[in-house]
Amino acid sequence: MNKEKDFLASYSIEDYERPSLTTDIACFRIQNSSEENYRKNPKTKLTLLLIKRKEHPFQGCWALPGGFLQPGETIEACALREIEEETAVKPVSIMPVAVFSETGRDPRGWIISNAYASIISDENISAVGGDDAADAKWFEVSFTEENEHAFHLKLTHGDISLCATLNETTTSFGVSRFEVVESSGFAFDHATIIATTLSAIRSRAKDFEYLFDFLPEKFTLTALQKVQETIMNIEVLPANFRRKVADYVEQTNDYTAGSGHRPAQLYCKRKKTNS
Amino acid sequence: MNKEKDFLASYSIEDYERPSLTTDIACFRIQNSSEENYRKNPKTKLTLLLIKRKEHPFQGCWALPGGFLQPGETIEACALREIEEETAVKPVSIMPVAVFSETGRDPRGWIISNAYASIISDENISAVGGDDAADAKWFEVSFTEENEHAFHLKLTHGDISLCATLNETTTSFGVSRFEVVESSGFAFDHATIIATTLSAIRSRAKDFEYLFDFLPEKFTLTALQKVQETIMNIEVLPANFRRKVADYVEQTNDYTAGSGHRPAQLYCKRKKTNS
DNA sequence: CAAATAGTGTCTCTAAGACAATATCAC
DNA sequence: GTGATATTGTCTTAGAGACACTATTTG
Repeated sequence: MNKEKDFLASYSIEDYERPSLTTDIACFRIQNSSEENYRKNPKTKLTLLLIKRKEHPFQGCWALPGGFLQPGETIEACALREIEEETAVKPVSIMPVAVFSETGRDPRGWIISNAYASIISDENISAVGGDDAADAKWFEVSFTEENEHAFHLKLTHGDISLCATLNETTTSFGVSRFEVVESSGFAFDHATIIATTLSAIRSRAKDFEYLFDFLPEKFTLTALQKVQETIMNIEVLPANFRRKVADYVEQTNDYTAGSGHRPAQLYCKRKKTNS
Repeated sequence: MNKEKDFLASYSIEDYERPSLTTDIACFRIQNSSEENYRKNPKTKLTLLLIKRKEHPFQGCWALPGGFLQPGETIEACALREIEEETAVKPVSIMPVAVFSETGRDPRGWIISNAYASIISDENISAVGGDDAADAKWFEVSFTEENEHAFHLKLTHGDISLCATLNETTTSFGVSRFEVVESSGFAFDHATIIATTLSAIRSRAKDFEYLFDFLPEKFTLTALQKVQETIMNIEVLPANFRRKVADYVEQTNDYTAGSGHRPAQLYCKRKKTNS
């Protein structure tokens, strides 16, 4: 037993080259557009939180919030800390997407990024802070397959527009990987990371379990439906959607009010799946 | 533009503390048991490849193959290199599962592990090398839910038996995380990593796309079915299984032979999903 | 009442499960 | 022929999609 102690005492981790580790968080938001008619439910659009880089490298470019892992914290804690520090947004939960470790992806050196995705809805963003950070903006997301394996990513916020053309290289285990054909305005390989996270959340938003992780505790079934529709870019009939989620949710005694139409009952995630 | 160059020239990555990065690979095998009756198809069992540690720490304990990331290689390349170096097994593909970054998980210091899972079937293992590595052994896997969130992991190879009791702490996005209640014989936190990879492959083996990634190019539908059944620990009727996979596979002109019963047609993965 | 969304009922069609029946090989 | 698996066909049932209909609120 002492031999192991001796070994550890003489072991020097500095003898080996080590990379730096960062997290990058693609935080998507189901954003309500303001509606002209007071009694209509707002239209929703998918937006992504980016920050304008104040420092080199890629000064002035737009990047995903994120930063270096600090000693004593887990990767997940680092991701949550960084997004809150940089944007004042506090996601309910984050989903691991992929690790980006290609050499040359960061001009500063050997830096490996753990990419996470998150989705928050307008219902809870007001409670946790919104556009407080000076250079953090929500960009409207458009990500479409132009033709076989060729995708176009467009992020817009007012006059600012970021574009990228990407090729889908591999799809393994539900997550596609991309390579940039051309891009403008993105820092590092963040166009690739954004495309990958979009692919990941789209392939997983079919599963209700995943959707709940991004919603506040109580929600209307219509809100839940909008989240899925906005992410997947599809439309489903409310009657069928309700039937499908019925086993995953539980009624609460609360209702919405003052919406100019029939109030909606609030639901919460069912604790145990009834078998 | 020169300002960025200047910045990079003065930037020293050594100013920040960095972790060491490793990969650990849980390589599962659909192993054919030898069958008494020559014309019966072999029974299959799920086994996991472990190596006995020759060095400190955890000398003599059983560990997942894996090792340190080297400069210039991606995490995936590192995982593939390590498993081949240590066990002479060459998986067709590997699936990222999770990153383990809890402090104290490795007594040598700040070491973060990227866990990967792979599945290979006996049909192609003979072609790529088997039990060549001296201390690499295939352990029969038993992983069962004893009661609510309490799991028991048992790995056996002949007289050797490794056990662990684990609690399921969180399930986010289809992958459960576990904490060890008690364990014996495992190096590091590898009992946790093994439980997590098992949970991940089980939740994903429902999707045929994922299964193909682990099979040789040509396979019988029965072999494909056995893979799913062995991983998921279920049984399905051949007739129904065939109908379900029909859209995912293409016939080839090859057949099995010499099996003591009707030959089976070989299939390959369909290149494009027909819509 | 009108406009809007919330929520229910029911019809159809497709996919999944159960099971019977046929095909083909090695001995 | 016998014993084994491969492969196909069909009946039944559960679930997804379409759509009509009722309920409830605010102005």
